[in-house]
Amino acid sequence: MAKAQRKKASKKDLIVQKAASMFREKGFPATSMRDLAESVGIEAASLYNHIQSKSEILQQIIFRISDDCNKQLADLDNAGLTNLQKIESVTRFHIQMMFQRFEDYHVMINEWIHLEAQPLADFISQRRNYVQCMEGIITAGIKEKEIKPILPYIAVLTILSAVRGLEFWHRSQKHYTAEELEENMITYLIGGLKA
Amino acid sequence: MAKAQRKKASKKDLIVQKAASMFREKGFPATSMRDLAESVGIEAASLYNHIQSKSEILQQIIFRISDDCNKQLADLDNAGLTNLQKIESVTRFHIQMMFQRFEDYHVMINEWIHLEAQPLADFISQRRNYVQCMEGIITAGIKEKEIKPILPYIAVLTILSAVRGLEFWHRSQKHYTAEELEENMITYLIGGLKA
DNA sequence: CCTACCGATCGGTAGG
DNA sequence: CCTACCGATCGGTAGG
Repeated sequence: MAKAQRKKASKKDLIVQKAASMFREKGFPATSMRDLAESVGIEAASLYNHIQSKSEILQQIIFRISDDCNKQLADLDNAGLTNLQKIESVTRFHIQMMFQRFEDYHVMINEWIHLEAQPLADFISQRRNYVQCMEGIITAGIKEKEIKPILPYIAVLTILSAVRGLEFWHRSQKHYTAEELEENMITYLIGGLKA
Repeated sequence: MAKAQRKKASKKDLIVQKAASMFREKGFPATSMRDLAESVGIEAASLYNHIQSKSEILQQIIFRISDDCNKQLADLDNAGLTNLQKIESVTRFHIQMMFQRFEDYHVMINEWIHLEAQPLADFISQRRNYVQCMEGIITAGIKEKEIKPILPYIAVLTILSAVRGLEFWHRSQKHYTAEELEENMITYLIGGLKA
């Protein structure tokens, strides 16, 4: 019984993982359940023994990584870091998510519009909170003269979207190592914030 | 006859404009020709008197703005600017495209994957050239000590994707003016490059 | 620019 | 997990 459940769970995991890969490659609406079934190696109808609907898969992909991002940000409260160090930590976290969980991160960032009404509203509100929390850190950093005066909103948008550029590295020739790219982006983004 | 042609051209323009708006909002695959026809005010079948196919519309939207970006970059050659000034000029251009031609710019950046094989290959190769050209300017700027040493590839990716962050400003509450955002982003991105 | 319609494909269900 | 199939919708065409 325990074994059967483990098997079932891992088949569902496989489906979600393949889905993330296909949603990233072709986008959510352009990926059919038949395509997905084929890449898993079963018939389309059989998918529904493991998942409830196409959009449930999208939700799972997006919220499991979005939750991790929120957790990392929340954990900074008690870490005893300066404001600038906190921003660096968040930035590194996003860069590493982009490298280590490329498919999931990409789907979250590019396919969230296709969430259904309620999860969509949840996601948007989570993200607004996330941005506001980062803005708060930057505002505090400016007040304490760790960070040079800049519109906090712009700093946050710039950092969070800059990371998306690394997607092209992932696609194309990999001339550079992940560490090299991370350090250079940190130098640029965090160096540009220092007071 | 001239008048009839003008009329016909402007109807096609209307279709393409409405399409850009809907592709931005819902994505290319999730936008149906029936949706588009309704927003134009005609039947779906009637669209085909003005356009050849759904994907032709996408091509038009993407390449007319992509061409303008390439033109701006090419025009910098004879402008007598320093390398850093050239990068600033490119960055400002993208920020302004984001504000002034929001729908088109957004579609280019987010929906290019849905181009058909040949136009897709053309777009990818254009973009690779664009990135390499910017890398060349930054490399030259580093050599001449205008720009601080940083991986040029990372600088280009960071600048080009940072601009995408402004999309959220466009969506949500508009607490700031376009000028304010542009100047702050330039301060951050170009200030962070100065040697 | 419309009515009428095509074949293909979609997400998903029934029943075993 | 499969076969068989549902109603809905897709991009696009014929013919006027």
